[in-house]
Amino acid sequence: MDKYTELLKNKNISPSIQRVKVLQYLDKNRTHPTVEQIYTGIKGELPTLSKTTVYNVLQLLEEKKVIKSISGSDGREHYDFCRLPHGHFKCVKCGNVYDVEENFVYQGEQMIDGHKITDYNLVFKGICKNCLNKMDAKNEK
Amino acid sequence: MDKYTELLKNKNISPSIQRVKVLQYLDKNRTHPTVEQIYTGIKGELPTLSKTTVYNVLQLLEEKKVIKSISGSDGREHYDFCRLPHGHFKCVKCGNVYDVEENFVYQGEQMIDGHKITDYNLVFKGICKNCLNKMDAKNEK
DNA sequence: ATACATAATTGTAATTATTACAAATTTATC
DNA sequence: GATAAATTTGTAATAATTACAATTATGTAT
Repeated sequence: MDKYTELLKNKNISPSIQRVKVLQYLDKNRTHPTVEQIYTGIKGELPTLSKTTVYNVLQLLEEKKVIKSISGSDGREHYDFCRLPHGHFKCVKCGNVYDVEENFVYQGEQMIDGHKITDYNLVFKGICKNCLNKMDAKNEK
Repeated sequence: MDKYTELLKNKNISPSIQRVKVLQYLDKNRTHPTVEQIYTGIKGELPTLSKTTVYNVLQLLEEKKVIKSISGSDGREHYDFCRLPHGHFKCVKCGNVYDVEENFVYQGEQMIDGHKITDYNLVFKGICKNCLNKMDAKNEK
């Protein structure tokens, strides 16, 4: 049983050939492809494939958190294998830092101001759960 | 001369009434509005307004870095006043941290894992310009 | 002020991504 | 193997965006 079939089964998704192929394509092409690209990319191996199926599969895989949709500024949706957790949250009250599951995918340049980007991280600031609770407790006295 | 007229002039954009109104709308409505929302939002004050004009103005303002377009996962573009710089870059070689002008706008939840988000920051990692240069110099010897 | 050139706006039509939906096919279950 | 459920398919509808030509407004020189 191949890797993708297994992944789908683990997520309680019946591993149809279409689903497996879409998933495989997204794993092998980590370039944030569009629906069109995915469709033409696997149409050769699955000649009966319908574009509607690609839409259906992508929607399902996103619901089940197997993939992530990211919106380009080009009027098309792009898709990517899930990479998470990828965020941190720092509380401005107590200073604690928490890992958060923000499955955000950076879509911008690979170079910025001449620096070569190899990784990134979204850092949030605010008031953490615990401090919020304490503040509520105070207000209710 | 109002604030928006001034801002446009500073950017060398002739301050037509349509441009001023779009800009004003985006300043007063920091909710990442869509073209549709902007259009209906100012149509009352500018009855002759065309939707094409809204598209034109938004494209121009984005080119001139006055606003930022952000793509929701809902098939529509959203627009926002520019807020930058909002990123940092940390070099994995020398450890230096640089401010970078990444005018990314976070579009996700305002709460995450029960924590209240009030600010955010995109942090990049990689190899900085200086270290890249040094590495090149070495390779060319 | 008037005539002219340039820039901006407008409205319509075309394009493109996405969704809705019903029919056909496949898969699972008894 | 028969039946029901799930999945895929193709077509048609919807909605956002773009292309483009015509109109309107603005600026400049005489």
